Amino acid sequence: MTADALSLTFAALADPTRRALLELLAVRPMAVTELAAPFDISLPAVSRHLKILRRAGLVERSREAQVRPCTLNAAPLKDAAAWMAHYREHWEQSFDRLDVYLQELQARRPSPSDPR
Amino acid sequence: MTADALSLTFAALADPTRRALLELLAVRPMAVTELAAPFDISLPAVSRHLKILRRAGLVERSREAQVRPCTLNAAPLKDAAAWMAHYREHWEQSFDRLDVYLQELQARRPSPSDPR
DNA sequence: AGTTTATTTAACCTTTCTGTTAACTACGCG
DNA sequence: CGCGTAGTTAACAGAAAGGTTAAATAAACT
Repeated sequence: MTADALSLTFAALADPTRRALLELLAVRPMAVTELAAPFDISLPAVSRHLKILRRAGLVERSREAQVRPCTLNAAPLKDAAAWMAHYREHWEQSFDRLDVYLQELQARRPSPSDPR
Repeated sequence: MTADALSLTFAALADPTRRALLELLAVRPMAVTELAAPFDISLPAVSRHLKILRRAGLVERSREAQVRPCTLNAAPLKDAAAWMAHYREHWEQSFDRLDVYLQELQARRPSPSDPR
């Protein structure tokens, strides 16, 4: 609750049901009942997942008659993606990470009692 | 635990301490004690955060004398980034989402009892 | 006004998370 | 061998996650 936006975003994405809900909403806005249909869990459970997605700012709810259509707002994903992009160079070269590491070790070897 | 890789990755990222740990490891591999130093929490707490990062495959531990250096493995971030990239077009146009939505509503209006 | 439809809130349960301190393991060194 | 260093595991506690069913709310429709 006191969590930062990035934590809320990643936490929201850390559940397969919630990711699936976002995928549905990527197609078009949908009512809660409509969103819930493909899942085996109860409606209140879906309602709570949506609450977590709303807490992260990924879903917005409007009101139209008795239906509350949910809309995707992908904006928070932009920040999350930006955070991860920071590591792109790392995952692109992840195969030779170990080599690099071993080289560093050797480079540091000279000092025997190596003060930290 | 039975969770899929993507869920484990996002869950690992959903904590500021763990993200900070990854940022440290992006600089160079480090020992647990060294990693723990900047944080106010106890060493066992850091050890557990590292366990979660390892469970997600983001951190690997090797062994060197009594030290267990931790290494960043950014590979899982690649999959997570790929999942999010799916939404890039959405966040890039997130300002006019509402307009699009309202247009869709109007387009559907013709059918009055609109079978779902 | 009373019913139906859509959705949330309440109350409850179980599991997982996050942190703590204390005890244990593992290795290197004098 | 016994000690110090590095790190994990154990045991415990409180908060949050995720699910359930039952009750409440809100608007639309006779």
